[in-house]
Amino acid sequence: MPKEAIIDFEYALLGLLSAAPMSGYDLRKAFATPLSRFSASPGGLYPALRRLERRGLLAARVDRSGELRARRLYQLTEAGAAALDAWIRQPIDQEMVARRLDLVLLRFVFLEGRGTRADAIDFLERLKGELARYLDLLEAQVESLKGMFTLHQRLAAENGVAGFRGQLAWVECALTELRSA
Amino acid sequence: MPKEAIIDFEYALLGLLSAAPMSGYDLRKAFATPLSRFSASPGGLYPALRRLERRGLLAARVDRSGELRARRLYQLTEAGAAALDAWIRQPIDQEMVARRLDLVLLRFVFLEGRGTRADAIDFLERLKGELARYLDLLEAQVESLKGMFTLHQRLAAENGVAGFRGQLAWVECALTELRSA
DNA sequence: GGTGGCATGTAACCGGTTACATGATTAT
DNA sequence: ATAATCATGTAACCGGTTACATGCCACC
Repeated sequence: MPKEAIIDFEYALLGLLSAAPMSGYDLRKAFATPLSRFSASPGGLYPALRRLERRGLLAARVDRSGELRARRLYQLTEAGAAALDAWIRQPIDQEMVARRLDLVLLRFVFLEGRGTRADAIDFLERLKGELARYLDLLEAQVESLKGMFTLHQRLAAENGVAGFRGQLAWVECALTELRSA
Repeated sequence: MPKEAIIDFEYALLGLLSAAPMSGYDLRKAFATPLSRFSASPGGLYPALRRLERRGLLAARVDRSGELRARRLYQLTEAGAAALDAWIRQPIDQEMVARRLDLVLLRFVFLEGRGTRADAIDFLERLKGELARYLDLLEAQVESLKGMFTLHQRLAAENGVAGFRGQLAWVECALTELRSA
């Protein structure tokens, strides 16, 4: 059997911990923003940290520096860093763009600090290409179905297409900003 | 205990069946578009249809009109139609706008044929209001955190905000179209 | 001596998907 | 016959959330 696969949530943990060692509680706070796609509740968090530790992707040490209750501070191992890098740099395919754009964004965030400016530009360049291709496909699809749509259905379809167009616009904007910086 | 809750997927089935009676197979085809948020696989579909039938929200009859294998044709009962209407017309709160916009869109689609033009306009009006309020909140949030953001984090946050701005723009566009039609 | 924030953990559930299995009918 | 399509169904899994439970420490 191949080694156990790493799930999205676990990659999010690896990514957050790549910036700085943190405790489970710190991670919970990190998830407690309205934009986070994961829950800040401990239900999935602590078991995931244990799993990652067991698999050698995280290392834990007990921190008693503060006067508070001792807490387990997690940090990436080399294997964890390698797994994170591989995840970040995996190709961006149509399925990603169509259904997992939020995760692509997350990978972009984590790429900062784990790659050069050129890497980031390249990442967005590839995202832009795949996004444009998918948008073409989507628009063709909508166009071909146009005759069968009711008014609301057409509006909803346009909503979907507009969303991806917005994403494409964002990528272009982000690219110029990255290039000028 | 209160009567069993209806889940999103089941509402989607009710909505699709509100347009015309269909078989499970027909519904699968309806889900087989790239924009659909639900899988076209039968795993969740057929059990859901049975559940809805058992609860009296759907009624099934066997159709042998074609020479093909007999199929179960489902249609809404009065209770099913009432449940669908209640779902469509439920208030649009912040949680809906922030995390469930796709379902709000679905409700908008199903509202066609189950409400007047004025109902649809009112629906979008309320969506627009809630969307604008959430957008304000989000922008304030991002503004207050701006100092702590790295470049990529800021870009990702702007991506999120831009997405909701795009939604707001779509609502306004759809409203003018609805009003002029 | 209670309240509230820090910190970790588990059991149960939930909505949904994958993969598999079956059988009928039509076309080749 | 055999492949493709129509049609229905189930078992197992999956990622994730909810709800609950516990204990430490500081502050008032």
